[in-house]
Amino acid sequence: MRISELVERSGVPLATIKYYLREGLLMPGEASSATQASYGEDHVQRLALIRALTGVVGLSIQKTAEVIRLIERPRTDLFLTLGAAIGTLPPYAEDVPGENPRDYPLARTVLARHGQIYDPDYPAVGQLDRALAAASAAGFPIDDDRLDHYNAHVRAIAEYDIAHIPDESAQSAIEYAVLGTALYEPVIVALRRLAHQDLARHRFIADTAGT
Amino acid sequence: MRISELVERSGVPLATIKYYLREGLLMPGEASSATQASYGEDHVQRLALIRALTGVVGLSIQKTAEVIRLIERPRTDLFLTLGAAIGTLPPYAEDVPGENPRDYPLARTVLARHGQIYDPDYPAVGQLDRALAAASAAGFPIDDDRLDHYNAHVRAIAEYDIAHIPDESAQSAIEYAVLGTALYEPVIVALRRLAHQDLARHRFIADTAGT
DNA sequence: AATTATGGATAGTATCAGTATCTAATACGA
DNA sequence: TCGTATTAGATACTGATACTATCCATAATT
Repeated sequence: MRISELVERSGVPLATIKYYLREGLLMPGEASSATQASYGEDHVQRLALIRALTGVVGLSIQKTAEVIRLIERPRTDLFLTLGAAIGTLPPYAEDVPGENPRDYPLARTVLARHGQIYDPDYPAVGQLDRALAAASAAGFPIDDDRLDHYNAHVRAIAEYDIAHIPDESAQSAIEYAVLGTALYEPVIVALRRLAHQDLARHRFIADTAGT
Repeated sequence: MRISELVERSGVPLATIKYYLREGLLMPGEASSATQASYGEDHVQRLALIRALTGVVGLSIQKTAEVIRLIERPRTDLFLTLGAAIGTLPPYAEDVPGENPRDYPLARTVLARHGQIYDPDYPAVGQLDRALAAASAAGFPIDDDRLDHYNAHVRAIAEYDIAHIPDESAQSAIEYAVLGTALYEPVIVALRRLAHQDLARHRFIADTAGT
């Protein structure tokens, strides 16, 4: 299809598609002349992915480009690729210069409790540490009991995720692992918010009825 | 304490504190003269909250101001306040003008399956719908089985949250509900990412050993 | 032949989250 | 009490980000 059709199909403005092409998020179409190139379904889907990653997941264009690069040219194995992908997701570490031998005491304690290995090179370790520290500093520390509950259920979710990694090809496994981690997060978060509202509604109604 | 001490204690630059004051995120100190005001522990904690909400949760200054307004002057009840708070959290709805009678078919189906009521006025309903639509469009649709698994565990987490709402005062209940929803999300997400890496590591090692 | 569409390059814009500067008033130490 | 430092409050400036618009030369379409 021509680019005008790609604009229609994807709903993304022409100027923005050109911008994504410049930034390397979208692969070029197959050029048939100096002023014509043809695009396919893969371009439509890539644009949907870009919009999902920037819009719903909230990644910047730069981070989105990193994720796309990872699924196009993955690391040697799924584990490393997944680690690199997680490193692109917020909340980001702000590398304080001169404070390199970073340690994440809050995360370390939690991981020890749950029998998971502690490796400060996992990006998610720093992310967990920062999330715990922020909640504490804001006056809402998370105690061990709550963390145990959270982790038990989150682990069950993660086990489902990992158990359903497709095994047709390494490529599709990596895409699923990387994008499933990122794209399903907003779903999980939305489900929790909905459950909160549902439960709060019941409690509110009970309170009202009791008054 | 004077503002210079607040700068030290909080780690937030002076110019930034003044900015937060201007934007109404931070309450003014108690003025003792035209050029002096005194600040307390509540100011230190408020700054930590602002940094947590903007930095770790990823809210904009505007949205952070909305959340703070909600816990300072809540709606009539917890349920409404919680709903309003959830409305400030990403991913945001982009109000397409002239398309007001919004409906969220994906979310409606899911909620029906799980026996929760469908009300398009819950912000999280639109958020769920958008998250599901984005995953689908990007080529990673979520089937019912997965949603059932996710929802079962997420609901267990939410039940724990709601069961632990403090009942000393309506004020503290509202603060806990609003900020617990927002501040604990990054923790849950980080735990899932860690579990993914942990499980992928095992699987990778198994693969390597088997080869 | 005239109009329209495209690729590629470049420049411009809006928003956001601070940062910096300035002034007048005040605090505080010597 | 003099002189330096600090502060509140107002206003202006900055850098990054994510587009958006314009231009041109070429080529496709009618």
